[in-house]
Amino acid sequence: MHDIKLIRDDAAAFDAALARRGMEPQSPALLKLDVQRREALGRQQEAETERNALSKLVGRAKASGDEAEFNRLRGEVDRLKTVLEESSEQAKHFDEALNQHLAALPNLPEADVPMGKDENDNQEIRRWGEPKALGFKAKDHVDLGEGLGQMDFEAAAAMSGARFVALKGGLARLERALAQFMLDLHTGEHGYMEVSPPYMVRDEAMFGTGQLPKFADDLFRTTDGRWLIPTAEVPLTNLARDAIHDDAALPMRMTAYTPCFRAEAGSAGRDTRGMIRMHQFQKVEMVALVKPEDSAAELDRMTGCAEKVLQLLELPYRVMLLCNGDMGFSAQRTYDLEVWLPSQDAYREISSCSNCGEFQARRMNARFRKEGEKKPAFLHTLNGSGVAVGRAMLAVMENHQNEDGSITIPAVLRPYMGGLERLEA
RNA sequence: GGAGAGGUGGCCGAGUGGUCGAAGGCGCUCCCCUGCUAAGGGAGUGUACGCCAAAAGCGUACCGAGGGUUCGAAUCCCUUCCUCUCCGCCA
Repeated sequence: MHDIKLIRDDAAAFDAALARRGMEPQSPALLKLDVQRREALGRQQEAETERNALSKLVGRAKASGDEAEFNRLRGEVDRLKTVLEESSEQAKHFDEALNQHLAALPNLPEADVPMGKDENDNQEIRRWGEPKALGFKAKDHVDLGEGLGQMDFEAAAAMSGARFVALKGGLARLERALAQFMLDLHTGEHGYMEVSPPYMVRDEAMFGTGQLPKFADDLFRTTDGRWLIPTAEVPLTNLARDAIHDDAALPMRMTAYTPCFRAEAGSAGRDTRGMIRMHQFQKVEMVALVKPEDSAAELDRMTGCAEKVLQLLELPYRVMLLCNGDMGFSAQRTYDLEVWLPSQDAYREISSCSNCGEFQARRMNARFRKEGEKKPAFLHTLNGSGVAVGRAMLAVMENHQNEDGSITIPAVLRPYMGGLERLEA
């Protein structure tokens, strides 16, 4: 959510930044609404001032028992009513129109975010690890999982439809092991506090993080009007809503292991095979609330925390700086981690770490008070996958597969697997 | 799900139609006093928006949220959210 005052101050800069999102200039329409709103508000407040003054006189007349004066004043206030009603209705109308317009505008990309249309224009920042030469033709995780008898798409589809899977035995445990490992890493080494949040939230929460009002189609809705979270970013970030935080409490780092539910409305036909794109998947998420001056460094730190997961799992990956065209609605800067998938001979997204600046904080009114300063300021929010558990599992399967279809379990996961070193049929 | 009670400023807590942004207390800030500490005295202490180049200042709104009645609402009415108690149900 953008600050109309900043747009007022420098409309050209705002439009220029929006152009980097591929958008037409919005400031003319916004500023027009802003002027209309303020004019109406001025009229309303003037009328209210007058009404308040007169009402006091009415009260006095009544108290002193002056019936004639009482009735005369009453009539006068009565006449104000029309003006009041009209102007306040207009003020409300323009205010809502302005907010609606503002709420639909995405965050502005930082100045050095590369320009581009889609993921092909993202900029590679660095690589870690070498894709292993397997010496045989890599199987994909579906063949591996079904070969183990531990990954059942058919049974899941029968009860739930496409884009669901049932894991059994060793793979079910591997998923749990991955989650445990990631949580232990982030809470133990990276200073994140573990949170177990709600998986269903209200409209306001979805608005706060930016899923609403524009992206309802990507979400599942319950019959009583709540939404299933598409990521723990939503409940974790909303923990800060409607509050003024003590600046000593910042940075606040939180992590959660949750299911994520996505309607995948726009991705029909994409990634239909396997576990890459599911309606329901597990993810360990990181969220950080920081002071504005710390958010840039925090993004690097958070990205590093996600990288650490892949390094310890011995999974080759690369870090991409997303171009403007591939960035999410609320982000001002995003790094994606892409993990190597031998079966696809390609790197695929496994984590996405974003600095949202004060964009979300404004939407949910999450502020902090600086030591010694009177006025509360909006804090900055960041979120990142640390990492997607389902995709991590298939990356482990594919990268650590053996020719016989068994899977070598990375050393770091073995304590979580009862010491097991291999998954075998 | 049924029956009842509530939601007031950082906290506690008064206030059932007028001069209430809201008594009182606690906390906090500043000042005074006091040979340490403690006690005591005084002043101040919300947020948002608008007007203003800005500060000062002025205005408006805010007593969970939204709507209504009224010349005037923290106070009356409706809706809604949340909390608590009892009963029922339940992992």
